Amino acid sequence: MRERILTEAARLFAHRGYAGTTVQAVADAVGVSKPSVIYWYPSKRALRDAVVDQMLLRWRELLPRLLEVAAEGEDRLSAVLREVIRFFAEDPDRARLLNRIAVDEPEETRDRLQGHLRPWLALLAGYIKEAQRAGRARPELDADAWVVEVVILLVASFSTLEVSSGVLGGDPEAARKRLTRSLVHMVKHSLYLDPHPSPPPERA
Amino acid sequence: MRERILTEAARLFAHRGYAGTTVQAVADAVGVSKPSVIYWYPSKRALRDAVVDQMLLRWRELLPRLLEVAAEGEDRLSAVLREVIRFFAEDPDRARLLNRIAVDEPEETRDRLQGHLRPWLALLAGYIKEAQRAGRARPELDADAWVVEVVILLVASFSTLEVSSGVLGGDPEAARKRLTRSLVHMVKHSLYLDPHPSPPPERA
DNA sequence: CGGGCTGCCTACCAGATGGTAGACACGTCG
DNA sequence: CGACGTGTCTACCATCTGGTAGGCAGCCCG
Repeated sequence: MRERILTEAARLFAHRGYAGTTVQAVADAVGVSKPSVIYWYPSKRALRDAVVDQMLLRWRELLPRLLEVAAEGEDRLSAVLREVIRFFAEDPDRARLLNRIAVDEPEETRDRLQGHLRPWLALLAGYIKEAQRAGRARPELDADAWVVEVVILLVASFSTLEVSSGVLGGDPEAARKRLTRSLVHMVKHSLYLDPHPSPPPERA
Repeated sequence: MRERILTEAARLFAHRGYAGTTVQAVADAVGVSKPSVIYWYPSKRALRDAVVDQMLLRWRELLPRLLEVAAEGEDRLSAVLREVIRFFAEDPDRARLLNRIAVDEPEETRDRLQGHLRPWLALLAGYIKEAQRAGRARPELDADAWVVEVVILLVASFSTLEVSSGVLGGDPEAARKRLTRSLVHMVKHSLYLDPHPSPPPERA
């Protein structure tokens, strides 16, 4: 029950925001009465915190896999990027939630993300600097700032998928693919020097 | 008075969202009573619509200048990018508002943005395709999808400036500059082929 | 002067909101 | 069986919400 409430609350908070979601709405979504929700989570705020915690927990669960893929091949950054894209694509509500807490409560988000993201930013930035020394990555790149911008792009892309694919037009599924491909394109080509053009040319 | 209400409402909606902002809060911010707000804007929803309209109007005002800078030099896209960045940097609440309406009301936003953005996306995509034919832009680039991703990146970057500059650490003002520079870096290097590296190399 | 319009106010309202109290059903265990 | 803990419910509450009614000051214009 706790879990079902958490799931529905996550969906609602992601789509309508914290202030835009009533406890009653969560209860209805679960098919239960309002006091039952409050029985499991003593307040709306506590429920929100649990939702955010769960999302960050899912993120933490991803980290070992990231370390794994980062350890293997030559193209560490691409592998990491693929996994992170999978993380958000698998459930875009994660991106929506992140986007929402970032704009709703910037200070809390800043502090929490520093804890959750800092080591990872440092690690990735390290890879980048290494690639820069090896002459594979663009030398003038500000590694730390670039990683932050990439995270922003990822979160924002997936949290506005409906809108952007709609604006792009055509079949929504196809539009999503084009957008994701462009996202990857932006990330890779802003990071690597040209000698490594792996993606096959496609009609624009 | 109408204007003062609109200004404060824009600020509050941008920072706390529509559902998270009460009419009373707007009234307090202006230093006036709640019914006075409702006198000028018959409902909260009407106020929101006016705020959004005003933001899109500001955007429309920017367009002639964009056409102007796009008409002149060789590097049209960079000039346009610079102006759009200025637009959001000058008042990040515009980006915040855009971000919010995109996640709060995706369908409305999709429709409105199609009206407001479509011609511009087409124009920019046209420039890009031209640059692709001239061999300056990456040939495999999906011009339309790329432009959409760039818009997403711009809006998201400026709507989460506090968080991202905080995560990056150091002097906030300096962090902002680094982020903006990285943003420009991402856009340019994902668009243009390398033979045209105009920006001076900087330490990363 | 005096009527009316404008723009702001206080007082108020119905409904929704987060949250509480307490009853009740049900399974468990002595 | 009967006490008890658990989890859900209905009924309720104080507060807040968007919005309305109506009064009133000031200004314009005859």
